[in-house]
Amino acid sequence: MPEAPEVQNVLNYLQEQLQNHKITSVEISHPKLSGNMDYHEMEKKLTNQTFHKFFRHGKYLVFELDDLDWISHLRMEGKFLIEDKIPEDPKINKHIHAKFHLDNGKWLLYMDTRKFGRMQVYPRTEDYYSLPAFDKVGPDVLSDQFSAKYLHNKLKNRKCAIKTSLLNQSIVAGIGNIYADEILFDAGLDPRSITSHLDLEDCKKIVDAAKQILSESVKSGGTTIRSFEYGNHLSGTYQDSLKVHQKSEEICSRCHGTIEKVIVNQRSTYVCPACQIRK
DNA sequence: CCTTAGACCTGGAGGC
DNA sequence: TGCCTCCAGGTCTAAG
Repeated sequence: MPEAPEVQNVLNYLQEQLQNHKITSVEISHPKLSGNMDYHEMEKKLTNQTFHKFFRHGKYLVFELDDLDWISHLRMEGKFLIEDKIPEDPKINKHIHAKFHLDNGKWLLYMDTRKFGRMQVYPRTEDYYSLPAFDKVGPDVLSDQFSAKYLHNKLKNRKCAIKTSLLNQSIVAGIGNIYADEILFDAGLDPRSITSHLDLEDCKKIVDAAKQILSESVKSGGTTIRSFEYGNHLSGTYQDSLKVHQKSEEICSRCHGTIEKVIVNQRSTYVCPACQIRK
């Protein structure tokens, strides 16, 4: 489901609800949910652990517990809900794959229609970025490490489309299909441009656009499309600020050209060919 | 090392 | 109503 801004809003909500609360029991019902150990072992490890700190890295959530780091990736449709009671509606219930009972009597529920999401648990470390889960994950899009110089260096030898590079989490972590289109529109670059053709100036435009758009979206509560919500009725309004994504055949807000839908990297991609330069 | 096609899953929307 | 195809905020992998 979510990209960095939506994950950040999920994190903020969970921190507010869970900080200093203890997990009293755990039941995982989808064996594949636990990525780095048997799911019964993960149930055992998380039981009686208390939530202390909350971090986001790219699209990953990191929960620092007593002596564990718990990493969660929501992929396409993962959601955390906090409820007084477990929902009885079978249409909802069948997609709940983990239940965490809390010391305040509430339930933290993990729901995921498509079952793509994964969780990992590691012994706690002071530098969570050194965890194996982040071996192939680059700097966060909103961190100072993600600079024009850094990006240009990463891009100079690649010949795939620039959009494919922005979706590559080992280059920069946190950008997904919606914001990649919006960032490239703002930077005035066609998503199909050959990555290595971009110069340092282009990279500066991309980095500036990425930081500006994503931080604006964090403030707006993220993007909520196709009636997705990402928590307990958690939704954002950044969809009202989108300039190209899902706007094929509409008039470009910058040049009055027509926005087109094309396929890049097997993903739907929206572009104004009139004002986004193809390099 | 880089790139790309296919796999992993389910449900909603639209065509017939 | 039923069946079919396509589509979806993501990432692994296998193979070239």
